[in-house]
Amino acid sequence: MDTLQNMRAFSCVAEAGSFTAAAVQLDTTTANVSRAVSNLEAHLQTRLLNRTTRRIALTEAGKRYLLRCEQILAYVEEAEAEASDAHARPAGQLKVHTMTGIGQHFVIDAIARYRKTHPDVTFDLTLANRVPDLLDEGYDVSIVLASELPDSGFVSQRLGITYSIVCASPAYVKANGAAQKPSDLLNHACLRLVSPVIPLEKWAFDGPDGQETVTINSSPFLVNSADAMKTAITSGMGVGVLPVYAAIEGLRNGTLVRVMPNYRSQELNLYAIYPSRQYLDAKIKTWVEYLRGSLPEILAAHQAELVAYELTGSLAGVRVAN
Amino acid sequence: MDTLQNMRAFSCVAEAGSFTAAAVQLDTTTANVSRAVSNLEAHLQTRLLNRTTRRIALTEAGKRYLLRCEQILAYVEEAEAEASDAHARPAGQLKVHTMTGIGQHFVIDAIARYRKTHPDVTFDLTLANRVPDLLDEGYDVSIVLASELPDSGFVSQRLGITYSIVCASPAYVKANGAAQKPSDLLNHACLRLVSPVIPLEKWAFDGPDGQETVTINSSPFLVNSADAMKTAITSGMGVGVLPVYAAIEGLRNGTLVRVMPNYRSQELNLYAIYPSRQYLDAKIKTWVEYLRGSLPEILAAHQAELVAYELTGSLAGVRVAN
DNA sequence: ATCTTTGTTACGGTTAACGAGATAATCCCT
DNA sequence: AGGGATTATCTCGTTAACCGTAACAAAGAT
Repeated sequence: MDTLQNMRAFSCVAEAGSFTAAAVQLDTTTANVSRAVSNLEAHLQTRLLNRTTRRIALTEAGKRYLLRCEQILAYVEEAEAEASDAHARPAGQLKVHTMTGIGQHFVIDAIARYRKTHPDVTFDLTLANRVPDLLDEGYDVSIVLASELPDSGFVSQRLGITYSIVCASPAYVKANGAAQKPSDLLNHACLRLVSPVIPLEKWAFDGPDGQETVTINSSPFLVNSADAMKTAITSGMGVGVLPVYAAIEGLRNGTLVRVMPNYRSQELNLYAIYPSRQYLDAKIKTWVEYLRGSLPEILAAHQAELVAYELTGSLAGVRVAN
Repeated sequence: MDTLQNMRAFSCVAEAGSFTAAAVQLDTTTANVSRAVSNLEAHLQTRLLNRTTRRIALTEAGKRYLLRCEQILAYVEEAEAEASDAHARPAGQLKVHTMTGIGQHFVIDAIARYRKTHPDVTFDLTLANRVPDLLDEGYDVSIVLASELPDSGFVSQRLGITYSIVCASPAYVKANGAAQKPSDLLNHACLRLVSPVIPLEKWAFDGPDGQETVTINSSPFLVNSADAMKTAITSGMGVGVLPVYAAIEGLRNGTLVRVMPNYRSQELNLYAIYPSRQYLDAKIKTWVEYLRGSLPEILAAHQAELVAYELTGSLAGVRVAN
């Protein structure tokens, strides 16, 4: 028995003052309306309407119940409107997780731009270098860098491709020379980036002769942040692998130089991960759509700038959008 | 789709943290609970729960909707409790109509006694000498005096039998003599009681020779209240027909005398009329039951007192209960 | 790696919901 | 006062929805 439906019928009868009028209003038959009220009365074991075939009158219990019904129906409508709204209009808080480097360099800017078109969406951004449990930690969206698509049951959208390059400080290169190929790195002080998505000891490169791997056994320095790594490299501690986005600024202003320019790390994919595709919240949907629309371009611009740097020996004249 | 049932399921799942646990709690199958939540989500076009096979987590929309659901379910429960209560526990206002004479002499006392056992019932009593439209005027119960059961669609319960007798003042009898049979009345000043339940001009009597009718063509006095009629008779204006309950006090204290003691008016039935027998309000049910339990006895006592008066020539020694 | 637990989906049988027509009862109009 | 019209309810046959069983898929736990 659909109590809400019966309540609607009862309320409509009380308002219209007639079963037939209520039936017309509800686009159903009088039999139906009659049954609805009868069911309600049977369920409550209470007479709600005194009726002859010609007129109806609410009982005292009916009057009271009617008030409650109307309130309840209004609440239900309100709740449904609000819930449906979540699907239609982007609003509310968006809990986003992202890996620290990406977060610093792309996500915060992206949030700022996204909020210009969707000011009703607020953000709770968490930067952490791990792949989170979306359900346990309550994230709506996670932005992760990974070599391949994670096989969790969640929905993944690829936001673009990036890679890392080997860098050192000009002073380090001057003092220790520049490696020309991966195996040369064994003779250098290799600073290692600790990250869940790239192997710590095995460094894989794509070079002119295909993929080459070198195993780094020892390191004077380990750190889990790409920006900290950049600072470490800049200070001349050794050579290190840096994501393009973390290296580009240093290359621009000359505090970093790229070594082994023919080699780059294996490509990494940037993914947005979220729990479900069904009945997706508007804020999640629009946010992921925005990322898909803006991030690939920005990543590509960085890479284009890097290529231009390789060609011209300097970054002068090439400006990045954003 | 029973939205309330789905809400209960959803609420239960959210509370229990598992579909299976909710199914146990609701005494149904997991499949059912799963469908309930799915239906809700489909209806709202909004994801309420993010779920893997192992864990579930509310979405933001789900959290908000859950709060609403719990509130709504509480309201529904409250409304149902209140409405069902009307059937179980006598309380609230009882709107009663009664004919004036009966009301004065029996109903007010009955209300006072009834309320000793049901103090939560309040009364709205209307005295009027007409058969009301229960629906239009919103009466719960009407107490009417009629020669035969009214054929309206309402429920009638007989509360007892009464009749009227012909009375005059001792002074009037001394001056004008006492009528011995109905036809004698034509030579007397006949005071007439205007009432919807007894004919105005045709007075019907049950006497030793069966029913006799006399037509009263003119009258010095018409009034619509039995008590006013009693006062008129007492003051010696003429002879009149008085209901037993209105006459007894006068007979007791000697301000009235009965004429034609072998004749009485046609018996009149006292009825309680109320709109419905189905899912009757507790206050209506108990009230009518109380009337049925107490009124016949009181009416019979009056009549017994009257018979005793006829036999002994006085009312001394016979006391009426109440 | 296998087993257990858990949520979802598919299927089939039962149930109830629905609409049309019949019925009874009341009101309005003549 | 009586007949027509309106109105709520009842009945019945059809249909669609619901429910439980069971197979399936996925995620922890051992």
